[in-house]
Amino acid sequence: MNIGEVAERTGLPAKTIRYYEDIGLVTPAREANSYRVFSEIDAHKLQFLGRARALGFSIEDCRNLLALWEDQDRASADVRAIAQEHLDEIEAKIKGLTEMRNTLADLVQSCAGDKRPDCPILKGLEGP
Amino acid sequence: MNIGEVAERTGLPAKTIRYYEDIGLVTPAREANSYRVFSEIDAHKLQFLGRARALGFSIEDCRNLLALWEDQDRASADVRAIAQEHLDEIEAKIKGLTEMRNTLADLVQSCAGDKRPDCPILKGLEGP
DNA sequence: CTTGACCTTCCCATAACTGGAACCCCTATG
DNA sequence: CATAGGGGTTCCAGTTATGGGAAGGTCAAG
Repeated sequence: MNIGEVAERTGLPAKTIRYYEDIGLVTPAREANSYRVFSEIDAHKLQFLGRARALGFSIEDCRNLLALWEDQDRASADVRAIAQEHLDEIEAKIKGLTEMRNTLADLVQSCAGDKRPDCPILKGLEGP
Repeated sequence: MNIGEVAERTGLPAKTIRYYEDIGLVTPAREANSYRVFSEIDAHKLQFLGRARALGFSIEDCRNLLALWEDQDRASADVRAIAQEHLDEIEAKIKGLTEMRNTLADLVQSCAGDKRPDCPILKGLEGP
């Protein structure tokens, strides 16, 4: 199938798929007219990539996961290590964002939000 | 004061401060030897920027907040609107990350993590 | 005088795309 | 048959907010 069809099937933009080819994540065949031809396997790989990216795995993580996915002899522990590491990163991000949110929510709460120039948010941003 | 001192005082890397000058967030004076000279006001602005960035405000948000900070006649509502919008963004991010974490935690949990090639994480990534 | 710590500008690189220009290919229609 | 449209192709540049490093000027101390 051509790039448009695989884009629709996987939900990935064509641009992104070309980019994934550029960096070697997929290697579709070519027709005589230089159009890319995607096999079912290519489409499946792209599906996999889309899901993994949606779960926040980096491209490099995806490359590793894809290699493991294609390796019939992989150990599930290898996959789990990548996923666990990523899980830890996500939890750290959530923690940081939650702190941010709390600080910011305090500032917003303390602000009257009226026409007066006095603003506790700006004061809060000046420093502790 | 020179860039090194202001960097130490604000906790921002000198590189970042030069970048902030580049994009017009601060405009330090220059000495005859072309060294930047930062006033107390410049240092205070950078402090403000550092805090706002640490709370995840984008550079453009910072630019707006800085303008409001310098405007004696601003209405606190203007500031609050920016902060509230950013707060909403942060909460959306937290929500998305939390969903990610839950999905991923399920996958990790279901994986034996041993030497067998059978891996539910990869299966989960293939699609629903 | 030299050493070392500063400072300067300039250019390149990151992650993961996205947009746009300029151009080729194929088919359907007036 | 010309053309309009909707594919496709490559390549180049831009995005965010810096970080790295080269090549070189400046300054205070020993």
